[in-house]
Amino acid sequence: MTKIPLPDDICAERCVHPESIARVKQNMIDERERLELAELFKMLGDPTRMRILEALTREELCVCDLAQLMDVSASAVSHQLRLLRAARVVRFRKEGKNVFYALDDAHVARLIFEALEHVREGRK
Amino acid sequence: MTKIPLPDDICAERCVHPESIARVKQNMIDERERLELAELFKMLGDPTRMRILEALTREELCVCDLAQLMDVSASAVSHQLRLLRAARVVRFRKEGKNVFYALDDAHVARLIFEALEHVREGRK
DNA sequence: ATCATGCATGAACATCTGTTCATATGATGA
DNA sequence: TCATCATATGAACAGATGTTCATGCATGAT
Repeated sequence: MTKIPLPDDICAERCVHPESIARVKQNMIDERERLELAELFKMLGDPTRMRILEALTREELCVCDLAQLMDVSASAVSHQLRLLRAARVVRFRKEGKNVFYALDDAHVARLIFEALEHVREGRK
Repeated sequence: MTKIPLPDDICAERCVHPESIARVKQNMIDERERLELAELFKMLGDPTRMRILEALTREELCVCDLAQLMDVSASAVSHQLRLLRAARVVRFRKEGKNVFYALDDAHVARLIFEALEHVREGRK
């Protein structure tokens, strides 16, 4: 609401609510963490990966299972799992020729459920 | 573990854990909801948008404030807000020449906090 | 009415993303 | 050892994505 005089060279740009800006600016998390946050969400933001993760909320599965369950190539699944691994969204366990994947921790499952609630509430 | 005979034409492909696949398949959410889920997460999966949303967890802000706070063009912010609006991640309120944006509901804020916890726990 | 301001939008562009195909690795069993 | 299977990885390609620049469209002040 307040109009800024803007004569001082402190604030070169016109700004509409400088108090709000100052308040928010103080509480911003650091760049590094924000990038990790965005990266995490980006990994959840693809339909193929979401199918994988949704399946993994149920139980541990190997690449082969996932590929068949989703009716896509094992290669495609493996590529996506590599990304999910790198972002620490899933973890894996080798057993013989198989590699079993699972969600990294409870946070990931909770993220999915929380988001699902949001989506479902929106349908009104 | 179980090896499949695979002679019957029921299961043309080789599958490693058919019981798991069957179990998981039954509980899959429908395609439509999954796409919405992925879309929601995708919106959170960009650093610029994450900055916007993080700021909005603190308080309602107008486009102009956001642009200055983040040191990017108002146009860029507006484009992103359009996406966030379309995905019902934020809502807006007009007041004179200003348009104030806020997180759509508590779910969105909770998603961000939950993800932040995951990210922070990972640093060990 | 005219002008400046806050915001929205369209086009254009470079970059990033996800898939496919081909090939490689590593473990198992004959 | 050799063949086979589960998975991983690299290259290459089409399509998606985010920014910038230019422009349009309201609102409010003069």
